Amino acid sequence: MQWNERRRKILAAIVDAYIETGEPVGSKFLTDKLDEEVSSATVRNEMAELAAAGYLEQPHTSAGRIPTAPAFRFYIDNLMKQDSLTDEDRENIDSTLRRLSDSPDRLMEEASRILATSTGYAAVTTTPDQRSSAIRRIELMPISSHKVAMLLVTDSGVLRNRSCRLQEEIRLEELDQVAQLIRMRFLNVPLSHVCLADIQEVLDTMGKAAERYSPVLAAFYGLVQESADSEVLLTGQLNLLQHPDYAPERAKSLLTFLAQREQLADMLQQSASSEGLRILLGSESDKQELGDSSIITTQYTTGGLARGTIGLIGPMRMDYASAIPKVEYFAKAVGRILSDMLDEDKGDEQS
Amino acid sequence: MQWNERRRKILAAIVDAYIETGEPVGSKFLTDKLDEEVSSATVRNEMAELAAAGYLEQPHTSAGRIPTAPAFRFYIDNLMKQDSLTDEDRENIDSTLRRLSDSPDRLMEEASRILATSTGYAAVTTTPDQRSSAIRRIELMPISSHKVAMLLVTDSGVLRNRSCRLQEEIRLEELDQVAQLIRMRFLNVPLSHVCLADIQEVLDTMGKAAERYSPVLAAFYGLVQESADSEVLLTGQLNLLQHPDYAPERAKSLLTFLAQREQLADMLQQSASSEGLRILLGSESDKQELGDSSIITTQYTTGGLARGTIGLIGPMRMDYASAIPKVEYFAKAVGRILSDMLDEDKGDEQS
DNA sequence: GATTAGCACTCAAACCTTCCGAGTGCTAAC
DNA sequence: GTTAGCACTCGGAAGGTTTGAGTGCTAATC
Repeated sequence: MQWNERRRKILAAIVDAYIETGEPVGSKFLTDKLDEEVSSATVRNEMAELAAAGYLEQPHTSAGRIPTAPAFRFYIDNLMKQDSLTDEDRENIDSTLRRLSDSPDRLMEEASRILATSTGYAAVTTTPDQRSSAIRRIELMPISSHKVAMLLVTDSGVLRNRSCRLQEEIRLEELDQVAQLIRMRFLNVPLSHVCLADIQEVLDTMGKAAERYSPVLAAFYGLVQESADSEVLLTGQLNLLQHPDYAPERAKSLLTFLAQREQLADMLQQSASSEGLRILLGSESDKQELGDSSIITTQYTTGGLARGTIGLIGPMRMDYASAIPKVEYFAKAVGRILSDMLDEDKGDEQS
Repeated sequence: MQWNERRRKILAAIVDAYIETGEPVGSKFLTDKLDEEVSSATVRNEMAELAAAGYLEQPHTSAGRIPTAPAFRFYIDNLMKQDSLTDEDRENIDSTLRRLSDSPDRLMEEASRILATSTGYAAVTTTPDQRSSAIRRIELMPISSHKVAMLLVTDSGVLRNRSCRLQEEIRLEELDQVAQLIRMRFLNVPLSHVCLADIQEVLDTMGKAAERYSPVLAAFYGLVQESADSEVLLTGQLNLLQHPDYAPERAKSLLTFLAQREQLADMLQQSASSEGLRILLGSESDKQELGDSSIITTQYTTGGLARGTIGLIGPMRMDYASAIPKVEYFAKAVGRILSDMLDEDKGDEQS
């Protein structure tokens, strides 16, 4: 099948209309909609071609046509005209995010929430990937005779704490020594480079105290892992219930699927591999549950390094024209704010 | 209307059947179900009485009867025979919870999750109320030239951290001094007793450094508030979608309602005021959205003090006989485990 | 007085049938 | 290549009928 101008216009009009109404689109409606003056019969002929090429399908003989996944793909890649955000929109997003951005985690949470409510779909974000940030500070403190609190600070300004309990009573000098050993080995080491073998190594150098203080090292390892993992955050799932596309059963299966964070993390992982905006049409993926859904994702970066994902999940007929620019702008804004946070820290760095 | 034995049995049978099937219950079905040999006509007469007294209602003339909220209330208070948990059940719950209980927050999260999946309803919990725990330790550490990390430890073993940023460069001696001042004023003070006036007081004693270090005190105050507030946790909302009682619309409005944590917190607050198990039938409350739902809550306590809430949310016709003992046992188990944690800490207390 | 058999009555839900019209595919003419 | 025209299809709405579960009432029975 050849793509001439008219054919493109017709497909664009069909997809636009279907996105708006969710109803099959008929030839009569299209003749009205198109600027070119053609009869419905001509349109029908074109539609027959498009259908033959797999871009349209009929729910039943006497109904209009519904765009298929390939049609959406073609629409997104070639036909769609993206809305552009007004300066006011940008302003709003910027100031709101900046107001709420006291920590990276908090920032992502808010960004996710706002993106979800402003689009009416569900938003996914991951917190910035911390695997390449280095350990800036490690503190051990006794908080009772057997209990130790640990505080970990990374050079991206993330703080995490954890406590652990020793079998025997803590001796202060020993604890200091342990802290010193851990620092010697791990200070300025990227989180992703901390592995169990290293931990074992440190334990080995500790001699007879090793056994007593192994819970501390276990806690340290746990804390590092926890800090390194980027968390997947999902907000606005309930927005999806608003969309008529999600009949009770579909909604249930989609929500259940989304509730399994590992699955979601997997998918985002895939998306993270490629640069820039990515749109996954559910029916193109192998996940049954994503059937009629679609996922827009993009990366946000802090100072050049790819750092995290931000995206939207909605019905396949979601309003790409307005959703895409929003996702893109949020990614930009979040990246900018995180970079600023980081720069602030960098500027403060002690020499 | 008088309550004789037969009438009670009939109402019990109706509620039982309705809980099981969700369908209106007819006289014929009941005659089969009852051990007493009576004709359907007799049962009908009884049902007419019950209906007149407001315990039953008919969806339409030619249908069976549905128990009303007062009927459920009466059933719960007088008719129901609670299931009892097997030793195996208890064993399972105990060991699973104990295995996962490294912190109070984590424990409550897991308890909530397990309660939800084991009942098929949604579970709500609050983390233990920390308002009466005292501040055991406050640490301030510089993490860059302008940034301070703060760690707060309470005597119930909760750790929280936060960082803040100063306008000017940190001077170590000053920071130590600030830490000392905060400790002097707030160490061993219950979280609920820390108020803005106290903070102001400390600032006043700081003289010219006050302005520079006010972010630290603000962070401290924020951290105390954050630690004091018990968090509301909701799990298994999606379980509710399984229940046929929640037709699309109902489900949407209920889930939306539950997503507003403040509302939920409010309701649990109410429940927390009374001792022991409490069952709120949605239609008895003023919240529209709870219409056909029902909430079972109870308190868990750690060492005598009421400390938090654990509960279940489900359709009004939920399986009280099995749900109630579960909620009660979870509350007991959680209380026990938390007490143990606390005792461990207490035993470790440094003199 | 309580219980019961019997029966007329009610009404939602299931099932048909019919009708309508949106939309198609095809053909023949332009 | 385009279009007018027309027969055809088929889902869905509208209306009618049937079915049967379940009731309420009455009169007979215990």
